[in-house]
Amino acid sequence: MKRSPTVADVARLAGVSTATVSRCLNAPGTVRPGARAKVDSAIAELGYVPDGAARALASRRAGTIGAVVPTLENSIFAKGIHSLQNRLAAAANTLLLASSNYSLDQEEHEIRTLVSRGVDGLVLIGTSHRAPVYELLRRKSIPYVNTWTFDPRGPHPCVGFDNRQVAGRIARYLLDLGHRRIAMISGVTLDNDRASERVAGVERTMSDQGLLLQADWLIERPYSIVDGRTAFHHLMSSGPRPSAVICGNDVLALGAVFEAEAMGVDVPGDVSITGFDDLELASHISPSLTTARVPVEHMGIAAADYLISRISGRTFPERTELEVQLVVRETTGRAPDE
Amino acid sequence: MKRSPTVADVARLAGVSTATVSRCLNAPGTVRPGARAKVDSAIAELGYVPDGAARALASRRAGTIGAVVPTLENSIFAKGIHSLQNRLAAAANTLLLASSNYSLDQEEHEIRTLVSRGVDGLVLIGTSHRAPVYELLRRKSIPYVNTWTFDPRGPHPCVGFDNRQVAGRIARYLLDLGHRRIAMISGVTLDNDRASERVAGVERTMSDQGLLLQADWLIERPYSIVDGRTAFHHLMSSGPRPSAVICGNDVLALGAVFEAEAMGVDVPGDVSITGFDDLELASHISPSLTTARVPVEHMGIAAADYLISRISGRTFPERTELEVQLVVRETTGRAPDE
DNA sequence: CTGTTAGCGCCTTCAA
DNA sequence: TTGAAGGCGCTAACAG
Repeated sequence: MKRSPTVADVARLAGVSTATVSRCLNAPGTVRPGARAKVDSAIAELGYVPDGAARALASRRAGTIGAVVPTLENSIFAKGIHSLQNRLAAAANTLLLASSNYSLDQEEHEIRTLVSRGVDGLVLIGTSHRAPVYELLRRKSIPYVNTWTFDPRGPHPCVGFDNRQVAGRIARYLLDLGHRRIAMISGVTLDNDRASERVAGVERTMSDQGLLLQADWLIERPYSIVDGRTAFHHLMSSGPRPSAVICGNDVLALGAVFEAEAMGVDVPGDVSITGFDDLELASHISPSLTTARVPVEHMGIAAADYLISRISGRTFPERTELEVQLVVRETTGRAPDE
Repeated sequence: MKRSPTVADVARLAGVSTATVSRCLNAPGTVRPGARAKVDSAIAELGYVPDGAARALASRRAGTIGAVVPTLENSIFAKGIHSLQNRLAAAANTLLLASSNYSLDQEEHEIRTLVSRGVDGLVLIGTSHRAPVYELLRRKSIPYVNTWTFDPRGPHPCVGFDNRQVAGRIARYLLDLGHRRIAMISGVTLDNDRASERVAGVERTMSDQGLLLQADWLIERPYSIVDGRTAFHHLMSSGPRPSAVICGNDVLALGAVFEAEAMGVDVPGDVSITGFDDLELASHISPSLTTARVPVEHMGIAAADYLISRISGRTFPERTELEVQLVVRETTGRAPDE
């Protein structure tokens, strides 16, 4: 196993000092073209690749940004990550990705790992993070940004939208269609601010109309198709049926729509169903899904821009609110007459 | 911005040398319990977090594994990555993830970035990688493994299955159902060995029966639902219709099934449709999708085990073949009588 | 079991 | 514009 070439090897071959080689790599403009050419060809000849660890150690900048998402298996996160990564790559930053499986414990662990790997910044999802995490980031002065959330009064930088308000809009839309018997299949709200805010938004909007989201019509389930199916099945087979079911995200809603089909329940004739996210699939299933379009691409871009700005000492708004659009498709309709 | 504590700070506070602190971190067993306790409490008191860059530089091990996938938006890759990550984490390795958008150029770029970030090993997808990439990995002695492929005679370590053979089995299954007019919606085969092997498998199996996969019944499209739809639409609306459509993966197949529904084409009465991957969704759509179940979890585990073994100097089979199961569901049936 | 002492490969003042 | 030289924080011999 031969030793990889180092700056010293390149310098020797090019007949310059290691400092000049380093400058060619990091600030080519400050090196005379002739010298630069010699260095470049030496690099090519040796197949030199800079050592990131040494570079990070000496410069105190790793050129990596970390992100911790709840899961990669929901493609809505994958999409956001994709956009984040593209924007970061444009600024010569690499993305370090980890997932927490919706567990704060695991999230803390992943964040500690990322921090010790030396990330220059961190993208998180939601606002519910362990206090020690925030403390660690503060102590190490590592910029971070919470996404999928917008909290104008919170202490943390964020890029996203107001989950409560958007969920409220969905509820209001159904109320306007005449629905009164509204149920909700929520994601697990424990340690999940997005999920609990969405429930709160629905409850608030309903109570403004003097309506109550009954306890047995509020079902909490992990975000999976199967769980959406079983929850929907339960709602439709025990006691009086709701005329509308609000789902915490599109995955649950997909499950609900599939189960309706399997049960022979007509959507939206018998029951309206709504999602949250707007997956690509939402527009293709039949009936196509009414949902809220989360601006994941924008969110990725804005999060990247925030961190890049902070890292390079530039200023950037601490809080960015993104617009969420209600996409009305075929799973919703007027409430059936009583 | 206060300086982060270093081993020296911990050593001072604990009244030991930096070497002992280092040992507590890396080989606790070799330190006397008393000393270890003092070091541990010093670490806690200072909130010390090891510097990964320095560690990597000094030990020549970064504790990170890189992976480059074509896309994160197809959840089948996300699932595999998830399994890979879990296995790696169990061995105290972090995953560095990048995506190539099905472009070898971009893949090469991402791999170079990962290598310069100092990954200890690399997980790739398929066998089609640029020669300079293989050359770089060889020169730097970085272990790597190709996944989603099994090539017993190739020069590269691999974990996966024989795409050609599995596609052949799908074709044979349709032939056995009496289908003769078989079309295929393939992924883009350029630079994609999985896609082209699958086409080859179908062609081979058909030609063994004296049948030909006609050029106008072989459509290449990017892996997306919309492309699956348009391709299927085209197949069903120009000239004689096929009685079966083999899709290069589940995403394309989903598109085909959705479009069939939209066009009023009965599946499998008028036409049978098959996928490849077995996404969670495949079993939930209606009719549910006949497909080949790619063992992504096993693949992630085996890939992790291979790299971990290689990195720690242990031996591990260079080639692992995984079983792929044909999952027969509702989108396939006997060929209609002519 | 523990301390001393060199580096790991690169960047970054500081002078020239 | 360039070179010399001292670390960055940690690990890994090597003594003790």
